[in-house]
Order: sequence, then C-alpha cells, then structure tokens
Amino acid sequence: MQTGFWQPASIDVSRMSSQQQHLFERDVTPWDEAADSDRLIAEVVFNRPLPTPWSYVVPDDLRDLIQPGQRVRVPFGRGNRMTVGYCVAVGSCGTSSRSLKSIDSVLDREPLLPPMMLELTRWIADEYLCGWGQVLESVVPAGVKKKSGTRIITRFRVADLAVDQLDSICLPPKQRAVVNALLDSERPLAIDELTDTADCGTGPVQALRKKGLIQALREREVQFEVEPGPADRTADMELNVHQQRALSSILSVLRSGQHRTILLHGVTGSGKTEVYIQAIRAIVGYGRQAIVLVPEISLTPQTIRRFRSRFDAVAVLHSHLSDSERHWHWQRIASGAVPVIVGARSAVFAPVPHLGLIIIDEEHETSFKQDSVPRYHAREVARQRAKMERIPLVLGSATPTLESWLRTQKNQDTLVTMPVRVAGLPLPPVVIVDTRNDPRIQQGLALGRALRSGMQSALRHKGQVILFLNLRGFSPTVWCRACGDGVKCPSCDITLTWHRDRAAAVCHYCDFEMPPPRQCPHCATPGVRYFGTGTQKLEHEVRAAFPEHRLLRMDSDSMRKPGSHDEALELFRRGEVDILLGTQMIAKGLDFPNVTLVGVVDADTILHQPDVRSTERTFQLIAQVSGRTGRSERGGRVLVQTACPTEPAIGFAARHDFKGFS
DNA sequence: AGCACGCCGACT
DNA sequence: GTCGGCGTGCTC
Repeated sequence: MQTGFWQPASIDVSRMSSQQQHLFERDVTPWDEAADSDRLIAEVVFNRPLPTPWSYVVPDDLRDLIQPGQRVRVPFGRGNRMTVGYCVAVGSCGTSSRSLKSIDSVLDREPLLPPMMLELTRWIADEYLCGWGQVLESVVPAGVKKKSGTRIITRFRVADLAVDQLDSICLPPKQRAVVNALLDSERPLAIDELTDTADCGTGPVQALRKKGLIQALREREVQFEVEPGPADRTADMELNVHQQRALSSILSVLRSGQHRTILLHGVTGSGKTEVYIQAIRAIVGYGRQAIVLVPEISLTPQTIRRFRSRFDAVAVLHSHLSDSERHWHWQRIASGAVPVIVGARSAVFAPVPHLGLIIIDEEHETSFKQDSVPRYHAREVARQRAKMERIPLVLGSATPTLESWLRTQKNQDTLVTMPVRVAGLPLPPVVIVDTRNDPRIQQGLALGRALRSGMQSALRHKGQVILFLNLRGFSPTVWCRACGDGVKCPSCDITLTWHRDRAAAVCHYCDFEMPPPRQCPHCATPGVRYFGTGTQKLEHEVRAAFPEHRLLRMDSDSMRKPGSHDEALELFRRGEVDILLGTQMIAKGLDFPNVTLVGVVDADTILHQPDVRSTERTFQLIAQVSGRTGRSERGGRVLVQTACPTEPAIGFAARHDFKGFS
C-alpha cells in the first residue's frame, strides 16, 4: 500500500481556500490531536472546478485497500449525494478537528495512475486554473474507467473442503457428472464448458454450489487483444553530420540525468524523423519508453508505418480508437510492454512506467493546444513531465514558434540546427510574384501570368503541381455594391462565403447556411456581388486553363468522407493526378518527389488576418509549402503571389531564413 | 460544475 | 397565498 508520500508539510497552502487556512490557525487541543492521529484521511478531488482536495475519513475496512490514484465513491454536498472522486493522497494526519464524512467505497482494484501522473495532473490544474479532478477525468480514458473490453467471468472448481467427502456422498446422476467433469479438468471450468462436458443444464451446477461442494471463482478477463499487423522492417539510415550532432546532443542530455529541452530546428526534408528514431532506439536500449507527439493531421498511415517499420511494438493513440482498444493499449503501455507511443496531444499522458524521452514533432502546430477544460498546451505539459522525470524533451520544427525560439536565445533551451536537406538536395528557390500590376489578376482571375506559365512548363515536363489557397468555398465575400457592406452571419458577424455547389452562403465559423440574398439586407439594393477566390472557384479557373490535366481539390468540403483524405493523397502519389489544389491540409508534411512547382495563390490572405501571429503564420505557411517540393533530383520551385512583396515575413520565408525572421 | 436556498414577479 | 424565475454561495 502506498501511504507516506503524502506528508502534511507538502500541502501547498496557496491552494487552500481562506476557510481552510483558518483551520490551521485554530487552537487544537492535545487530546484532539491524539484522537486524530489514528484515523486515516484520504484527500479526494472531483470533476468540478474546486480549488483544493477534500478530506474524507477512511473507514477501517478500506484501510488496506485504498491507494492514491484510485477512484472512490463519497457522499458530497448538502444532500450527501454519492459522487465519484479521485483519491490523490492518503495519510494519517488530522489537519482539522472538523467532522469529516467517510468514504463509501473504493471503485478500482489498482490505481488508474501512478504517483508521477498525479503530480503532473496537479501541475496542470494549477497552471491552467481548473479542478484537479477535472484534469484526471479527462486524462483517464473512458474505456479505462469502464474497463472496456474485459468481462467478469465465473469459473467453478470443487470446493477445497469437499474433496475428501465427495466419494462417500450420494449425488443425483447429473450432479455427479458435473463433479466428475470438474475432477477430470486441470483448471476451473466456465459454466458453458461445464454444462457441455457434463451434458446437463445449469440446474445441477447451482444445486452443487448451494450444497457448498463446488465453489465459484470470479475473475476479470480481457476479451480480445488488438494485434497490430506485422510491418516490413527497415534498417536505420546513415546520419549526415548535422543529424549526428542533433542525435548526440539529445543523448548527452539523456546521459546527464537532468531535464533539458532541445529545439531541433531542421529545414523541411532535413531528416528530423530519422534523428527521432535513432534517439528512441538509444532510449529503448536503456529499457525505457519514448512518447512521440505529432499533430492530429500528421497521424496518417504513412507516419505510423514509418515508426512501425523500425520498432517491434508501437502503440498508436488516435481519436478513432474504440473504448476497448484504448483500454487495451493503456494497459499494455502501463505494463511497460510498449517501448514507443505515437499519438496526438493527449498521448502526452501515456502511463509509461519508465519514460526516457518525449518528442514533439511540428512543435509549432496549433493542434497541440486543447481548447476545452483543461485547456493545456501539450508542449508545456510535456516540458513539465520531462522536468519531473529528468529526461530530454525534443521539439522539432522547420518553423518553430517564436516563444520556443526565444527560449533558446535566452539559453533556457538548447538549439540544434539542421540547415540542409538529406542527400544534399537544395531547398527550392522561392520566387515572389508581385500581383499588383498583373493584368490577369486585375481581371479578377486567381492565377497570375507567372504562376500560369510556371504551371504550363512544369506540367509539360511531366512534373506535378501543388496549388495552395487558404480559402475554401467559391467566393469568400458576399457583398453589396451600393452600400459596400458584406453579408454577415447573424450570430458570428463573419462575412459569409459563397458556396456555388451548394447554392448557399455559408458561415465558416458556425456553419450557418442561407440562400444567397437577392437584395442587400441593409439597403435593399438588388443584386449582391460575389468577390474573391476560394478553392472551388480556383478549381473552375484551373480546369478551364488546363483542361487536359487531371486536377484534384482537397479541402474540408471535398474531403468529408472518412478515408477520402488518404485516398486522395494516394491518387496524387501514384501520379494519377497532375494538379493538387487545396487548403491547409495539403501544406503539411507530404513528401512527393515528383512535385516540381508549388504555387501559393494568395499569401496575403494569411498576412491580413486579425491575429497577432499573422506574420508568424505567413512565414510558417510559406516555409511549410516550400517543403513540399524539391524532394528529388528533379528539383522544384515555389511561386508566391502577393500584393505585398516587400513584407518582411514573405521575404525571409523566400530566403529560408528563419533566423532573420525571428 | 451542480445544487440548494433565497428573494422577487405573475398566476390561481 | 405559491409557483418558479435565476442570483448567490457552498461543497470535506
């Protein structure tokens, strides 16, 4: 039993409400303390935004059962409603003379979380201002609480006391058959096995049980096991000098036994993944486990295959797991049987017994932030966990967030740069195209002269083209020419986007949809105008300009069906599509050697967003899309259309100069 | 967060 | 008179 790590001195008084503080100040008479000292107190937290744990008395019959990390059922509130909470500490300290309520029951046989995770979740509650119990509630998967995928199974065997008397006792024939079946069997039998063998119903079994001649054993058992298919194994690659340096600085942190965060700033295609894999290999050699966090959108079969082909057992935690699969993985992870865990944000809570390394790939991605309670940032939780476990944290990105960059400049974190692509391929040249005087743009078309002719030449040489545009729909604004007002969503105050295929004006914030107004809602002038180019309109324009080439549009409208995303990328990979056109979802992490031109149709759309990070995001976006080309000896280039060619973020991105930008 | 308690307006 | 609106404060 774990008691003892909870000590009165370790209570953080800052978490205590004012009412609780006065309990410490109140005079406690010696005989009160004597009475308190022999009762066991459990600290319990609830799935409510409460600032402190609540104390309960542990009744004598639960003393040997209760441990921190288990759930308990306790009376709570004025009505003493039975409420589930998490026991976070057990101790024999009387902090108050106030009368405490008692724990009703302990719900778990074993703690759901180890002490380290209790400490980490407490840090999250403090840091992100919510209840400790709220954090625990969201960290422990529902399938683990319900013990999904397991079942209580009852088996029978001959009662110990009855073994000797059985021969002498007179039994009805069916009951005798049951007893014989059990005596013949090496192991206890389940009810259906027993009735089959003895060729009877359940009646004789129950009768024997009543007489005390056989006894029932109840055990919780795993119903099925998820066995990931075997993957083709691939050998480790040879690292170049920059990769070597990155690897050895990770390993030196590991050997130091102290925490340190390493920002791995590697240009797209610099082989960051190979560094991760070899660092993990070293960790696994020490008998430890590693957690790899990737952005939600990167959790593709391709990414998973990459890790599966290099390690014996890789657990992948993604949002499409069923409760029982999640429970099964959780158990295997906790048992230490899985050395590598790959997953999105929440995988930072994987209950590994001996963590050796945390990696966050694409550190700048916004999906590491959770926007419901508890609103944590997985990068910061990982940093804290790595501190507690005294292990390295590796942040990888071609375009780090400015805050991560700043920490390296202040020497809080270590910077490792990988400035060149593997195999000596150059970064693609990025050409900035000023659209202000382009006659085609002035006609309202989206493809300027340079981009159009660039596409023609790339396609003529049998290369593939990626066109990036940040706006989905047909036209991003619906507006009135007379009063100049845009048609806005009634609840969000966002201008509506015209979706021609649905013949509707749609709010991209709340999905509100309305038929396009025949007249202006403000001044009633007939005939609203559609302005600007979204992916749908661009699709029309490109089809008209390149009728003989195959085009595929990828945005959240065209990729609604589950699996259509992977399917589309597979078509492009096989070369059955020449032009891939889409939003954010095509900007990240794709690796297609045949892409020789990437066009950023309108860099200004990101630049002019009302967001303090708009320049940072512009830089990131251009840098990330640049990573989609020039990945083979065929080379490649990037064209960026903008009306602000002097904007520094665009210029720095074109020169692949993160240091200059930062 | 939930829930009880309490203090005010519209109904039989 | 009382049913119920939601504002306030408490929960070991």
